Parts: sequence; C-alpha cells; structure tokens
Amino acid sequence: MRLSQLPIVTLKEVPAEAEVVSHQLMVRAGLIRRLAAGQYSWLPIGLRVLRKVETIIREEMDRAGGLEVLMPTIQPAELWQESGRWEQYGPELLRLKDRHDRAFVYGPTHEEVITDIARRELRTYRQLPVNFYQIQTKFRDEIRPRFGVMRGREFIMKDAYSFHMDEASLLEGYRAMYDAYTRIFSRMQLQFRAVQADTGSIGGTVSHEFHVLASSGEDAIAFSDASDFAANVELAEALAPATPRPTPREKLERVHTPGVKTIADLCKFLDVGPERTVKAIVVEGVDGRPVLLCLRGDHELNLLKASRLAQVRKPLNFASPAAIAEAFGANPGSLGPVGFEGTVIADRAVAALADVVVGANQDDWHLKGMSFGRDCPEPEYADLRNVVTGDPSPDGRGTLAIARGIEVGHVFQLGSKYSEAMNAKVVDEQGREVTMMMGCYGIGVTRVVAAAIEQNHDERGIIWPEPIAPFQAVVVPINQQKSARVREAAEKLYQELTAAGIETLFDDRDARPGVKFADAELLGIPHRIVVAERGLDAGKLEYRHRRDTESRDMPLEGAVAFLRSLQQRADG
RNA sequence: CGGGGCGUGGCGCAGUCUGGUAGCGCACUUGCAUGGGGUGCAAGGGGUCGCAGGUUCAAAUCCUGUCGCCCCGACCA
Repeated sequence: MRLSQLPIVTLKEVPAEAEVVSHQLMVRAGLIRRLAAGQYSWLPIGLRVLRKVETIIREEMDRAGGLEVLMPTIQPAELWQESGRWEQYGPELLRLKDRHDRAFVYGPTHEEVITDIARRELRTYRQLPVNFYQIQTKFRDEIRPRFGVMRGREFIMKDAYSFHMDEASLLEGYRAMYDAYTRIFSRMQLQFRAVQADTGSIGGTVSHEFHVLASSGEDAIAFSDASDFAANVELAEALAPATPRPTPREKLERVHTPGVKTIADLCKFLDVGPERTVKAIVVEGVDGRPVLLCLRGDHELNLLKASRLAQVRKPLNFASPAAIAEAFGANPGSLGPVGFEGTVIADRAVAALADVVVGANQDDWHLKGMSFGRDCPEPEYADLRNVVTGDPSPDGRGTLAIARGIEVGHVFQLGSKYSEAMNAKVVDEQGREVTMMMGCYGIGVTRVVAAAIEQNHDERGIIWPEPIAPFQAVVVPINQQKSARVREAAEKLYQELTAAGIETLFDDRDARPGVKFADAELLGIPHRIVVAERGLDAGKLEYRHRRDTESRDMPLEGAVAFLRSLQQRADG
C-alpha cells in the first residue's frame, strides 16, 4: 500500500475520549474512528489487523474440525422466549420491532439460533459430534461502553457451538477447543493464560477464560508458581490457614477512636498491622435481616463467593445504612461481631486470629484484644476473600501469584441448558431420543486487537506481533523528492517485497524523514527499511526492527532473503 | 442506573466565575526556504460556542429544560 494514497491522518495529540493506551493509539494511528458510544468504524489499516486476527482464528477453528456458518444478527424474539432468556437477559439485550410490530433482538450471542438449527438439521447420533462457528458482529447494550473497542457495544465475535451425544464427547470437544484457543493466541504471539472461570449468565458448568496478560487488564488472575493451576481471582479458592488459632493473650479492651473509619485509619491510629484487625461488611440476608461478614483487615471481600452463601439474599446486596444503624447501633467504620445478635460469617483466615482489633458497635469506638469464641460466639467460617499473592495454591502445589489480564476468549461446557429448553434431540443407537449436550466457545475478535496493543506498545506507539501486523514491512525513502536514485531504489524495493508476498507499506509521501519515522513507529510495523542517498553508493539499505534501538545495514540486493531470514529466526 | 466531569473550526484546548459579539496550538491551503527524527518564515480558508427556551440594550458567558459524550461502581468477548 502506498501511503501517499491513504487519506487517513495520524494524530500527534491524544484524543480526549481515550483513556487507555490501546484506545489512544488506535485512534492516533488512524485504525479506528468513533461513530457513537461503543461503536467504532474500522479504517483501512485497522481493518487489515482485524482480518489477520480473523484469519488465524478461522484457520485454527477449521483445523480443529469446526464448520463455519453465518447466522443473522437480528433474531426473532420467539427463540429467546423459548430459552427463557427474553426475561433473563435484561436491558443489555437490544430489542427491536419490525414494521409489522413483530419483536426481534439484535443478537448478543447465538445459542438460541444455533440450537434451532441443530434441532432441525440433526436427527441421529451419527451426525454427532459437530462444531459450528461463525465470525460475526454482535451487539450488547452495555451499561457503560468504554476503552474503545475493548468494551464496545457493537463488536465482532467468533462464536462456536458444539453438539454431543454425551458428557464424554462434550469433554472431548471442549478439550479440542481449549487446544485450538491455545494455538490461536500462541500464533498471534501474545502472552496469555487460560484460567478457570465463573460461568456467569451464559450458564453451564465448567468454563475457562483466556486472558491476554497486560497490566491494564480489567481482571485479576491467580496462578501457581509450581503447577498449572490458574483461575480468575473471583473463583480461586483461598484455603483455610494451616496454623491453628493461638491462645488469646490480651484481654478485651475498649479504645476511643474518634474519626477513625477505615482500616487504614485504624492501623495508623493504634499502630497495628492490618492483619491484626477484622473488618466488618454487612449484606442483606435471605430473610432480609443483616448478615455480618468478617474479613481480615488486609483482605478483600470476594463478591462472587459472598453471593453464594446460603444465608445471603440473591443477588448480593449491601445492607442500607439505615438497616445497619438499626441492627448494630453504630455506623460503618465502627462495626464488629461483639454483641451483634444476627448471623455472623467469617472468612477462614479470621479463624486463625486471636487478639484482634474490631469495631465496638458504637461510633468512634473499637475493641482491642478481641478473640472469637471467647468474646463473642464462634461464627461460621467460609471462604469469603480474594486470594492474594503468596497464598498457597488451591491444588496444594506452590504459591499463588496475581497478574492482570484482558479476557479475550471463553470456553464453556453448557450441558443441556439450551438443548433441553428448546427440545433439541437426536436418536441414539437404540433409537431412543436423547437431548444433546452442548459446549460454546467465544473469542472477542475486536478485543484481541486492543489487547494485543495493551500488551505490545511503547511511548512511540504500537509494536505489532508480526502475525497480526497490518504490514510486515515499511519502506521509507529519505529525500525522494530530491533524489531520483532514492525514488527508483525505493520503488523497486517496494515492488520486490510485494511480489515476494511480503505485505509492505510504502511511505512515498513527500514528507520529511522525522514525520515518516514517527508514523512508522506509531503504526508499529515490525520491519522498517530506509532507502537513502548515503547508503546507495555502498549498495546498502538501513534495517531496523520496531523493537530495535539502532539501525543496521542490509544489502540493497536480496532484501527479500534478508527479511525472510529474520522472520524465520523469529518463528524459531 | 447512582456518583463526578465535559460539550467552543477536523483534533487538543483557553475564554464562562466578573455578559460587550471568539482566540491559541496541531491539522489543512498557497508561496519561499529547508531536507536523516513530527522543519522554518509568510499569507490564507474554516466556528449555528451541543440544542431549545428565557433574562438583558447586549449571552460562549447568567437562568431553565433537553440531548450527547467521558470518568468511577455492579456485567461481559
């Protein structure tokens, strides 16, 4: 592609709308432009990246036996009513009416449509297992779209659905997808991790998320340093401490703590470590009465774990200030278990503590030297907290580290949730009707592009992994308008590379070198070749990889072979 | 939806508090110079100040309403 013929301009300034680097760089480099909240147009160079990502996904899906289909984006409401999700899905589901006043949805996902296809097309076990996939635009009316294409309302997803006779076959299909995803993200040269995950609203039992590791990621993931255990922090179990509770030594003492509201305040005021304090969080119980959750001061409540407690009302709700004041006689910041009559559930880590500091259930007062079992009834213990770095791995091997990740893929074993609701059956060898088992597997195609940038950039711009770069090479002639030799040599080089199948961007603009270098770096093209008067006499060009800090010579003749050898080295 | 903030040439912003009829940088156009890291000088084009209503001799500025967007929380590829 000749840059002189691309009418898109790059931006020197960071657009105000963009908060995260990937969004900033995508707008600055002219990859995308915003149309409305959470909706982006993909401009020529951005689209090239998107296509690269799609191609890799398609190749690996095909290799894993997937069959590509394409389903409509607009789906009839009846299917959603049949599955029950018309009621369940909520406002994120964009509902539409046509001119005859018939109800439709803009598909946020396609379980219903594919199950409808399956129940019509599949009749016998001989047709199973099967895996259908598509790469297509989805719409989810997110409460708050943000971070550019990272969390858009309209986005492109690869969604796949597998159908099976039984659990064993489902497991096999699931494993195949898991492996395919591993190959996909490996081929894109992204650092990623597959982690155990919550199944959320899609439903089902077993699931794994694929996260691209990036410090800006929205999810925290925990993984063991000694085994292959990895899980989303919301799901990772915090084991009970191995050490029993020491014998209480201090006696219970009331201390005046004026103005102390937070654990940080408390620790500073009393000069104790946060691990010697217990914090109180009050949620609504099943009976509507407050339930007190106790955690070590330096630990964080895990909302998912809390919401799964039998005593807690679903969905999880924090108790109102009024309800707290009534039940405790004090306000948040001074709450504790001593004297509280209702249900108390404490995190397992709390069970190993004695002589702690807790709220006194009187504003501006705390209790020192408090021990459960002595100063108040022994509470029920449960796993309530997020794991932290250094916790033992739940599988018993090694300790956990925490990393941040961007969820780019998710694989689920759905079981029979949709096939049962929608009566999708086949006959088995005995001629009996059997409800099919299903799996579903998604990749956020547009999000992968943003995640790749989050993981691979520097202060000058994007650094594309070569397999998804919009171009592999960029040719930069210096002073071409003054030098016919440079012009001719650059043109010839461009033709040569292109003919050899190396996707090349030719910066043939009448611009100064600084502008061209800056744009090449902003765009993140892996291989840069500079053509200038100074090297031509010696039969040389200048080569520089986007990650290099200095240029080096390369031969004027045989540029293709030169690049190929570099690419091979990178692959190996 | 709750909380915070912002809408002024294509982009980034100042001007708003204290009303007097719109300015800066980038980008764009033309010319000259320059020519290895977003070059310099000069000239130029481009704005219903989000929209509607109100107050006033006079509104980007004050008031009311409305729309849009961004950021922080619960969801998800």
